[in-house]
Amino acid sequence: MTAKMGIGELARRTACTVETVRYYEHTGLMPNPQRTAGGHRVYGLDHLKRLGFIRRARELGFGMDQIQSLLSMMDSGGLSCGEVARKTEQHLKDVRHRIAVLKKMEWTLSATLSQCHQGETADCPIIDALFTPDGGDD
Amino acid sequence: MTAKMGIGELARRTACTVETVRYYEHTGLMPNPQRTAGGHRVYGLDHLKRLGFIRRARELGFGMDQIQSLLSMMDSGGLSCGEVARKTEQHLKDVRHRIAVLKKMEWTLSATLSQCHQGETADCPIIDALFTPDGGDD
DNA sequence: CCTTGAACCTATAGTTACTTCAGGTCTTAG
DNA sequence: CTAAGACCTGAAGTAACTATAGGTTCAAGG
Repeated sequence: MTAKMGIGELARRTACTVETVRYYEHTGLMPNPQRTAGGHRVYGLDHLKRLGFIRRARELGFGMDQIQSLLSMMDSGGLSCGEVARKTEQHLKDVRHRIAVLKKMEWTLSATLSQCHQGETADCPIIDALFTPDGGDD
Repeated sequence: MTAKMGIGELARRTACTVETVRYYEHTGLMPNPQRTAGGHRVYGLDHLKRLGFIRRARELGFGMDQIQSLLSMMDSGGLSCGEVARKTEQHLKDVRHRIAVLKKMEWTLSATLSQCHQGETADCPIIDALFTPDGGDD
């Protein structure tokens, strides 16, 4: 059966570590599970789904606070699609901003690299670039 | 004159906070500066240049350990341009990888959003997507 | 029943690159 | 001389985990 499982199996089936599962419990993202007489955690399919949700949201770059608020909405039953969409839109904006910053980095790094003869001299255009304030007219 | 300054001016001229300057000193990126009789830090132009280097490298996404190794090379005088170029290339690869991951996020987020009618129903395609394992044929 | 080894437990510290805080000291202009 | 503002130290907090130490439980085999 796939109904009841320990933390190890849960972790394997969601591709995360047992430490991460315990961490999510600690932070409140995951509920306190049942325990065996000896204190081992016991999980069911609902936990599997919830953890799957968390992992996929994390992969999409949602922060734990954002995930927490999505989960709270779902837990309270008062789930409005519009609200979820607004959070997603905001997150998409963040992601796009991060892409823009990284692209600027990429451009600068590759432009600098292309100027480099990679010799053994001390005259390095990369170092020069890092030592030179941009613009110069501030 | 611009020759001697306190930590506040140094921070202002490198667009970072005084706390960050002290932090860099703590971690060894910045050297221990001279002090006034009362214990206040005193900086010169060399510090200004070094901190400028650090900040620009950070803006390009270099980690503090990478910056540390660039600075050590420079400090020891044995600066080989080829080595700097290799570090930069490696870093550029990291940056490109991060861009690729974020672009995939962006694509998924915007595709999901476009399916959303943003109504007040409980039937939300975003939530559905997050609850559904990808592929399905794992 | 007993042993053994894997899986599990808790609690704490470490990671990155800082920021924030508490509670005091120094400097300088008036 | 005083008061504001810049500065000082050391410790704790942030995000999202990871790692470590040292002990307990579980399940299978003998």
